[in-house]
Amino acid sequence: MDTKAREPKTRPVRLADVAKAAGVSHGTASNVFSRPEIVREEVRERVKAAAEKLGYGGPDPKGRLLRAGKVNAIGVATAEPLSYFFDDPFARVVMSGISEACDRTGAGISLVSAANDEQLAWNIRSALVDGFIVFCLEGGSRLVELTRERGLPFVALDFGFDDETIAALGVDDVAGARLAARHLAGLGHRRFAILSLEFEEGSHGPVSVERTQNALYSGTSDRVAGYFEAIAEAGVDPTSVPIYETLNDKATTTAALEYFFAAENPPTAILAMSDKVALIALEWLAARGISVPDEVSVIGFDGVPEGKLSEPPLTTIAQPMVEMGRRAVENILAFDGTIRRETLDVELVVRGSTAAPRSQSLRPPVRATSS
Amino acid sequence: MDTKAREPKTRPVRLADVAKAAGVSHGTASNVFSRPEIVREEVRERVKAAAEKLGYGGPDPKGRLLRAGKVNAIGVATAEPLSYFFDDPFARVVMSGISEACDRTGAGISLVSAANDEQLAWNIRSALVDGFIVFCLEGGSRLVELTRERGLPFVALDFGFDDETIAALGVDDVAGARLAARHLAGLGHRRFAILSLEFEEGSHGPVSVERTQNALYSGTSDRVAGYFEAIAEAGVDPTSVPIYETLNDKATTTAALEYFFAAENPPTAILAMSDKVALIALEWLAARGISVPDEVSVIGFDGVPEGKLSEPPLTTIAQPMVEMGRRAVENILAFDGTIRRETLDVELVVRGSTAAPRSQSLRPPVRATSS
DNA sequence: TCAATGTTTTGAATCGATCCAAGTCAACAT
DNA sequence: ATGTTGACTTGGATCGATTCAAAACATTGA
Repeated sequence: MDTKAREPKTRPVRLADVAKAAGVSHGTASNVFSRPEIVREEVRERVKAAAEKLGYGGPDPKGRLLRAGKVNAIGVATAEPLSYFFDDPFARVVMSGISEACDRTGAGISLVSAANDEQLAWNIRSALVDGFIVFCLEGGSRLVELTRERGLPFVALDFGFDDETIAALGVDDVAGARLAARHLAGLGHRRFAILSLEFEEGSHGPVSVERTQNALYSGTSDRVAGYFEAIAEAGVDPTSVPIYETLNDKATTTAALEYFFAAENPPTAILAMSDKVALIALEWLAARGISVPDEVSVIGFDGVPEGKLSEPPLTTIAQPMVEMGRRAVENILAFDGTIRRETLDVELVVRGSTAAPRSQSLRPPVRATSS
Repeated sequence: MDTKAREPKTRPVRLADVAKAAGVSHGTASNVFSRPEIVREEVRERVKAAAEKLGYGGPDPKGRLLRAGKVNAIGVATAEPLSYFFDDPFARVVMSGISEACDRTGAGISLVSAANDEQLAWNIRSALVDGFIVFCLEGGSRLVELTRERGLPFVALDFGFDDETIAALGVDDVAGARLAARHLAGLGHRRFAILSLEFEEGSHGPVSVERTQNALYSGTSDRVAGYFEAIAEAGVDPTSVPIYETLNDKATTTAALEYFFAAENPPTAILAMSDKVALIALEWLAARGISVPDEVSVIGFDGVPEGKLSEPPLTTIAQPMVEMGRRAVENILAFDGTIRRETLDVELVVRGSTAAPRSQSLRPPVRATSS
């Protein structure tokens, strides 16, 4: 239980010590470790022996770093707690993509986050990385600002900022939302409800149409716009569609559903802006004995793996999460001073949570109306 | 698409440049950023203004690092690809614990891994961290060796090495396995089969009792020992229990099950050394139409979250994964030169995959035999 | 034997900060 | 006018390596 408790304090064996012990200059000693082939064998062995004897474990990266300038690691930052990276389904899949790209290029990953704001600032400022990938959720703008100050290449993931000077990587939210609503409309639905994400930091509850125009993150506004477009196409007045702002959590989503289903004409189709919210909705509906997709259809947004396992499996708009991670890494490693804003395509994944509304099968089809 | 493409090459604004521009020494400039309170306000403002003008984003951590010596990040290493941290259930839960502890202390996390062996060595050697937590799976001994060479504090997680000079954090495998087998024996089972992990790197197939004695990782041997102990207690000859070495994957586990169930007296109780293997077994049994727990009971080892969701939910020996992660971080941050080897307690979690064997309910109970 | 050539090794400069002992300066007391 | 004190500032040393031009040495050919 107490091995090697020698060496009163630190273990300050430097390359210089080894060099002295071996009777060579530090230049040569350095070469022994980083470019052994240019050192004469005899000398090489002598230095290695000296290193061995002194217990020198190879060049300290701290020193090398300063000289080389490159850390060979990319930072992934978020304002959520660190465990977000391992718990959140969306983050996990994106991280897989990031991992893959880093593995391929031999770069490491540094996770940066913090409990409080001050810590965050410090952590971002002092992270030893060559660039940042920023997960923009709540507090995103502050995080981006902090990151930008570092002056390192970085890309903001997922949520859109309109600022053109920020490199970003996201999906076409308008197109994705349109796809979702069209799918439902195509099945014959006419009574929609929207489970939205935040328009303002921390706010929740029913939302007026006006407020949807400029959300904190443009992605949220864009999704509303996409939904509306397709809803209008289907001949329904978008302003009649109830929208409820959730915090992407259980409590506010439950409140939203209670709000929707307390109405006179409850929706037959629910458009959720995240799979998480959609899955909560599925649970709530099951608990209420409302059958999905027979009585109500639900479509999510994101395409997290959990959606495959739900009962029924969730129809959703899948973001190319792995691809996003991969691209983000590539953008950073290949950064050339150019700000890139890439938009990736989303895909409609039809699973079991959407179907034609029951009314359809009871009454005669009303196809004609839908033009 | 092409903002700020100025500045032909790098952006080498150093603290010294700011100092010069502001007409103060670099010492003072440094103080402005790290201990602003000791600098006269007028000077402070002047320096800040100069920094602003030059586009200096605060002290570069690279420089600070070398001086300070502390990186304020702990490394988590594995020989698996990086995505292991985000995909593997066991790793993910442990990482949650690590995250929590790091969040609390403000430390960052650096993930270290690599596709090939050479890369791994390089990555471990050059990771900028204050210490390592090592996930010892395959190639564990090599990984530990590499890590040890760095001369930084580290703790090996999960799989036991007998080497007392290595700090390790694990569970009492003997006790856990005993608990598992006793549970099954207590339910009345007498025909067991063991789904084992590797005894040697990469080997698989039926295993003789002798070979179980000294596995690559002592944890594997210990689990066999624990199983045997409880099996013997139940009056069954342990040497008659079939053991099949799997690679903790689907192919070899399936082979194992086919082997077990091709026997004349197939087992009624399966002892799996990992939940992963146990879950694969559950699937295989369901596909074969063998009812769990009516015809066969299955018990896992680990306690991954997925076990709760399987059909039926998996009875298992739960390791305190979150606690392991937390402790590992604490051990590293509080490292004082003492090698600690901690053993945490496991817990039997009874869920739906184990029950009394069917023979019990058909024939008269044979309790008397069990002494 | 000398020049030319090729191979190793040396040692100073550098990377970007922090630390600290010594120095400056103004204000106040004697 | 001188001494004391306290508040800032300064500049050199340091952290641990890498790099590179120049020096040292070895080898070869004439």
